[in-house]
Parts: sequence; structure tokens; C-alpha cells
Amino acid sequence: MPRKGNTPTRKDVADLAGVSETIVSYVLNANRYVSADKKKRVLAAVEKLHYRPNSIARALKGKGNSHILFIADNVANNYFGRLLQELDDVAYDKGYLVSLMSAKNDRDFINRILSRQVDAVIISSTSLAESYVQELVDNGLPVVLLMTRDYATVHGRVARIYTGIESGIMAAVRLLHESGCRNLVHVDRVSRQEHFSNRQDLRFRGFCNQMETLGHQLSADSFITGCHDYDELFEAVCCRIKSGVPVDGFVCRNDGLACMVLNAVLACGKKVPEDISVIGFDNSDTSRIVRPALSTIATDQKAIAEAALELIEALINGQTPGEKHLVTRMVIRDTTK
Amino acid sequence: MPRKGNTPTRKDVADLAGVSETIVSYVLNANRYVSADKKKRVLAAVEKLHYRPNSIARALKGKGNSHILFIADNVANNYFGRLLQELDDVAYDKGYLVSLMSAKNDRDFINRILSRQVDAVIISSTSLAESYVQELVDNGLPVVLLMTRDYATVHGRVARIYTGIESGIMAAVRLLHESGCRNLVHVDRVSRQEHFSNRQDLRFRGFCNQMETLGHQLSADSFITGCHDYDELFEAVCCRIKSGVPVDGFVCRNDGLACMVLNAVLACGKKVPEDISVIGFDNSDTSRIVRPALSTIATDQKAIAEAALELIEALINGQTPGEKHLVTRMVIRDTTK
DNA sequence: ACCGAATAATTACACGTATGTACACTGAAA
DNA sequence: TTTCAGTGTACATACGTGTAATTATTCGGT
Repeated sequence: MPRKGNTPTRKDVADLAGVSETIVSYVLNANRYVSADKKKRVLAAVEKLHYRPNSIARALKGKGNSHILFIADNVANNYFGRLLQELDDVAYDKGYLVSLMSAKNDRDFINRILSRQVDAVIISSTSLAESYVQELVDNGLPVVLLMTRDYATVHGRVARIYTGIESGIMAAVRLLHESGCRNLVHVDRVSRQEHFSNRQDLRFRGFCNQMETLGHQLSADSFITGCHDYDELFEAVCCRIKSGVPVDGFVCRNDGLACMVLNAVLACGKKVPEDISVIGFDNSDTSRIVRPALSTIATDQKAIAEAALELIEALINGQTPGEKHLVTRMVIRDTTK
Repeated sequence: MPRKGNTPTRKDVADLAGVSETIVSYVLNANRYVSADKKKRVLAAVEKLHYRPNSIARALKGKGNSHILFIADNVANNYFGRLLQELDDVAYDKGYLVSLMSAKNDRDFINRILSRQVDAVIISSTSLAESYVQELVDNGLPVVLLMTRDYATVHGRVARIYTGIESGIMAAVRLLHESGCRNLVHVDRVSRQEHFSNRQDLRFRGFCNQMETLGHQLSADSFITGCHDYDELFEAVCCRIKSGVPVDGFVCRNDGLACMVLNAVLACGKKVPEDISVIGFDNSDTSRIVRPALSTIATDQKAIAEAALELIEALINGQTPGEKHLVTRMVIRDTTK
């Protein structure tokens, strides 16, 4: 039982097998002629020593690291957590390691990414500045953008995945409209102005566009934003209901918000979905468990993960950056008619 | 806008600053005498070229690569997601990168970890075989165990964090006992026998020990296990309630299960908490949102993350492996008296 | 028997970094 | 002048790997 891990190197294998180091390398990379006899001996030695090529050294030689970086806002969020889990599953099967960084808007953040020599970056963040994304791209790093917002200014070798959130929210608006709702309110945690000037956020944009298409007037009363905790949102919703301005449906940025809204609506003595419909986004565990069970829009995290890896491998192989368009699925439960 | 990222190397900096590569290295590592003049020129060149030392090359030289691997069962689970988020926060501040792997029980899993040259591994998994953990330890890799179960057979240079789940579940049992409950049921997803012979799982052990200490008889009726989806569990709980065998409290492995139990209990026409108390574990978002709001046991993920990094740095510095004992916090809401 | 081909194995170098060792210069004490 | 400590710089090597260039071996064919 070695106290300090003396990981065997290629040399150890070569010595044990009685061949040169190069032969070992050729056997393992299977890219040159090597006699059956030696090949067998090398493989035996590899097995015996539990030899595994040092991925660091291999990466230094420029063969790639099989290392993907995932940038998100907050993996404690169920949406990102599930996505990360799927990413890990898919990536593992293809030999990749997935690392994580929460988006931060300082130069050092970008420098640290670049110094890590990862093979690709997947960005699913609404808060990482576009100029920083651009810098990653400009440095030749394969980037896959999960389009949660517009990323209009980012150009170059970038692959994009449209996860369907824009069409998803539009479908939600249509659903509520068709079930008779005429006074919808969009609920978000942060204020719109806080991050984006106009409709860069795809959910927000989808909501607005679909509302306008259906001939609904948008006003300040069509939005509840800027609430940072449960109580604040609860109050805001109650306020809105009691204000007299009619409301018969809430379209929420995610299931967590939707559940809070649901509680507030019920606390105001309204019937769901008879008086007021509520629809969430994400199909999180919570949406299934809460009573009444929450109607919601489900994204397919596994499909997203698979698409991301496909795009990454294409980028690494030098192909022109691709695009994937995925679809969401309506999950109708008990908070919509 | 360079198409292929031509990352500047130390040589580029040296050339621009008109010094040797060694000087650059000394300036950046601040471990040798270097004249103020040259130091200034080097720093200017670094700034101008946006030079960042290649962490891969640095790692190859054996300086460590500030890379931590987190092994969990499923980060889609809110508990792990929050922990991972906190880990990332703490690690980022200290210059570490956090990677993720879902526990798998095959040899290749271990080989891949070892070949990655990470500086340390944090394991929070109930399903990774102890022999594999042992192998990591034997190979000199600093390992921090989040004690969700016993890990009795693992020896060597391993640091341990007791997150307080055992004492937490004991406190929960005492709480229910003191509020008058005399017929508690423990709810888990997997059957006990499936993974561990006897009481290796700390929550399970805590429940059993505290029950016995309080003089409660344990029997098959004291457990609901082996339910793999919502409906199955729902049925099992209803069955148990209608069986006639008395029950006045459910102690659940996590909040998700607790919420399902809660739904079933209410569906059976029982009052919560008057007739039956329910308590969860994790203080997940769901527990706050569901109605009635779920009483639960909260672990402090941030404290766990900080403890983990402290232990890791101690291990890396060659100190003898440490131990941390953390505590949980009771969060009393509306499902307990 | 000899000579290209084809195959098999080896040598030598490169990736970007850290650092032990050696060397050069300065100024001051001997 | 010599010696030496202190300060500043450079060279050379090593980390473990991949692979081009090189040399050695085999082999079929005249």
C-alpha cells in the first residue's frame, strides 16, 4: 500500500514489457504498426500496473483534454442541476470530464477559463456579459451557447442551442388564451430593466410577442418583477389581485415562482384554475408534488445535453458551428383549464 | 480577431519584456530576487498580452492544478445541487476549479479519476463502493468523505466531515416523540437491504438508535421502503394508514419523499399535524413552498463546503487528515406540532 | 545473392512550465 | 589586490506524453 501515490508512467510499462516507450504509446493510440507479440506484452503490462495515461501530459501535447466547462448562474437551481446531471452522463460516456463555474463578470473569470485549457465551454447563463463570451470565442475556444437570451452581439465560431423556451412560453400563452384567459401577468424575479434593455431574454420576448400577436395590450400591470424573496412576491401577487385590475392567469419564469404565486392566489380566496390559471416552467420536482399539481412547460435536459456534446465534437473537429432547435413539452396538470 | 487561439506563452512575455523566460517565471511566482526595473517590464508585458500561465503545464511540473473533483450520486437532487454551488463559490475564491462525476461502480471510473491528476476528491455518495474509495486513498489522492454512511472499512489518509445527519434525524425523532407521537414510520426510497447490511446509512441508523433509546419497538411496520416512484409511495402510505396499525408520524429521508407522504396523508383524510406529523430532511426549496409548509432538518451546505476546502488544504499540506463535526438545524413549520 | 519495399522498433524532440545549479556583477571588508 | 556575501540573471533539465524522422529488420522477387 503505497503511501504516496507513485502512479506508473509509460516508462514503467515499457520496462515491464521489455519494449521502448514509443511502442507503448503506439499500442495505446493504435495508430502505427506494432507486432502482435509486443502488443500483447504491452497490454499485459498496462493491465498489471493499472497504467492510465496521464491526461495532463497528454493535454499539454495538444491532444485535447476531454474536458468541458459548464457555466451557469446557479446549479442549486433545479433546472441547471438536472441539466448538469444529464451533461455529466452524456459526457462521461464519451470520455469527457465536466467542470463547473458560476458566471461572474470580472476579467479574472475569463482569464481563469482560458488558462485552464478546457476543450469547450457550454454557457447557460443569463448574466455573463456578452463581451466576455466574445472573448472566449476570439481566443479559439469552442463555445456552445444555450440560448436563454439573445446573445445578438456574439459572432464567430459559436454553436447555438435553442432549447425551445421562446416557443414554449408562447405555447403557454396560447394555451391560457384558448382556455379563455384575457388578462395574463408575467412573473419574474428580477426586473426586466435590470439586465436587458429590450427583449433579449427569450422567455420575456416570447411572452410579449405572443401577447401582442393575440391582440392583448401590454402594460405595467402585465408584469410582476423585482421580487427577491417569497414574502415580497406573495405580497405583490395579493396586491395585484386585490387592486381591481383584472387578472385571470399567471405565466411564470419558473416553477418555483409559480408555486409561490399559486400559494398567494389561493390565499386570496381565488379558485385555481377556475378563477385564475397558473403555469410554470421547467417541470421541476416541485411542480409534480405541489397541490394543486402545477401545469408547466418541460424542457428535455437530456436532449439538450446530447445536442451540446454533438455540437462540441463538431466544433472540435473543425466543422462550422452548428445550431440545434429543440422543443418543449406542455405538461398540463391541475392549475390550467 | 485570431481564428485559432494563439495563446501567448511565457516566451512571448519574455521577448516583449526583453528578459529571459526564467525572469518571467520568477516574477510571477515571486520566489526569487528580480530587479524592480525588470519586474515592472514583465508585468507590463503580461498585462499587454493577457498572459496567463498554462495551468496544464504547471500541473505537469507537479505544482498541483488547483482542481477538485466532486463525486455525488445525482446533482439534480437539490441537496447536492446546493452543496455543489457552495463548493464552487468557496473553491473559486481559493483559485480551485470544481469538476463533477456521478458515482459509478466500475473499475474504469476509478482509473479515470486517477488519470485526471486532480488535487483532491470530495465524495458525497452512498453508492460508491468502499473498496474504490480505498483505492483512491491508497494512490495518495487526498480524499474528503462526507459521511452520509459509515465508510467503516476505509483507512488511511482520509478526512471526514460529519454533516450532522445522524444527530439531526435523532433530534427529529425526539421532537416528534416529545410532541406525543408514539408510532413513527421511517420512509426511504430504496430498501435498506438493497445497499447496506446493517445501519451503515447514518440517517437510518440515527432513526433506529433514537427509537430504541426512547423505548419504541421497531418492526416491519416502522418502515416504508422500496418505492421508486410517486404513485407507488402514495399507495404504500395510504395502505399503511388504512391498515389499522397505528401511525402518528412520518420521518422521511428527504423533503421530496416527505411531500409525497404529506399528499398521501392528506388524501387519506388525516389532519396534519394534529393526527399525523410529517418531517423531511434537507430544507429544500420545495419544503418552503408546499402547503402546509414542511417541517424539516436543514444542513448548512456552506459550512460543509468551507469545511471540505479547509480539510483539503490541510491534506495537501501534508497534515494528518482532519475531522469536522457540523450540526443541523431544525426548521419547524406546519407539519409538526 | 542482392535490392528496394514494407514493416517494426527506436531515437530525438516538442508541448509550457518550475527550479537546482551555475554564473556574473556589485560593493565592501580583509 | 583579493575575498566574500549578496543580488540578479541565465542555462539546463525534468514533468509524461505524442509523433516526425530515423534506423533496423524482414521479405518477396529478380
